[in-house]
Amino acid sequence: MSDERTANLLGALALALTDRLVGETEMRASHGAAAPAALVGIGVAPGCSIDILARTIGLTHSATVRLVDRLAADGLVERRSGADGRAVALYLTRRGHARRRAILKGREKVLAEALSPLSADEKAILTAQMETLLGTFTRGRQHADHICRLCDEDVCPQERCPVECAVPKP
Amino acid sequence: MSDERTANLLGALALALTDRLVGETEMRASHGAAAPAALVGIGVAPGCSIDILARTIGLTHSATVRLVDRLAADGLVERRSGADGRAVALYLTRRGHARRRAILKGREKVLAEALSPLSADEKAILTAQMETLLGTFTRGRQHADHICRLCDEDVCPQERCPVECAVPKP
DNA sequence: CTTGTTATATGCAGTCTGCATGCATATAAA
DNA sequence: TTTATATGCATGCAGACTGCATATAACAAG
Repeated sequence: MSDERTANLLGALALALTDRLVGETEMRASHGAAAPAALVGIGVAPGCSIDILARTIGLTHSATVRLVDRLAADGLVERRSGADGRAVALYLTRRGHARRRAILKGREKVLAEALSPLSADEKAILTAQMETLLGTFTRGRQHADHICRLCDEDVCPQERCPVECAVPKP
Repeated sequence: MSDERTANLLGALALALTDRLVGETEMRASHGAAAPAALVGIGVAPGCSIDILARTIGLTHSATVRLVDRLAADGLVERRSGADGRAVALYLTRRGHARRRAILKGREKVLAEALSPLSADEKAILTAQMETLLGTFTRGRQHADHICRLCDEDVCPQERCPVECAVPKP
């Protein structure tokens, strides 16, 4: 019973926070909620293919093609030819990089504000608990990338990321 | 710096959790992410108007009219005439109630699973922290309803809800 | 009764998405 | 080398959901 209330609060918190994050990031990229994830993702893995990007942002291949079309039209993303003659290599333009930084900064602002009522000690406790929760979440390589699709990798390096570390190594 | 990593983890957790919650609830109602919120909301406030519902689920009035059209076509929601000759009074049908319970149950399952790696003591600590965070989130009456749009009110009564309690009383 | 407000409903257009398909390139087998 | 299969990108098409502008009906006030 008490557990159910805890669950309820977690659900409300996740929803409220995501509402704000989506609003904040979508505002800076337009073209839907997947657009900011695409800009962040291409920034993390420059030269990636549309296929890889599609799996990270959670769209179908064709939807990702259209999204890249729009981002390219906005001058944020560039298609270059990759090593493989089929695959496209995606890169951020200068403006794309700036937009990506703005997205991450906006996200960080929302999250920092949400955490502001906690003391440093409380934040440390919360961090440990979140690491525990996230550690059991990951279903695999692609799922991990999907979960972290809006993360700032500079702040949370892969080797310490509970989501990444939960992926079974081959 | 450590704070930023905490923020990053919170963002990833909120995103991952919301992905699952949206998937779980949307699956049981179709017609988009707002549909489950509508069913839950009408269940909490039977006889409410489309206008009230629109504010709770976060759509425009017209979008809510269409959504109610679709839910009514599915036999989940009923339009009745209210005290005011203009306003419509919305009610769940028998099937609507069942669907609502299924949505809440699915949501609870996802959240309970997410919380399962924590001990009872840890859950108590997390609960207190979430109460603190949610208490500073609310921007007003409508915003509170919006945050709690998928909550199970039976489990988390209004008088103990940190979101509701943060609303300034008139 | 006239005017203004509130609430619902609808025409229209726009955005984003997925499915099915076409086309080019790469890889493996014969 | 030729043939068959797989991979990756792109596009036609249709569908779902949304918002804006607007129309209609009901209430409220003078």
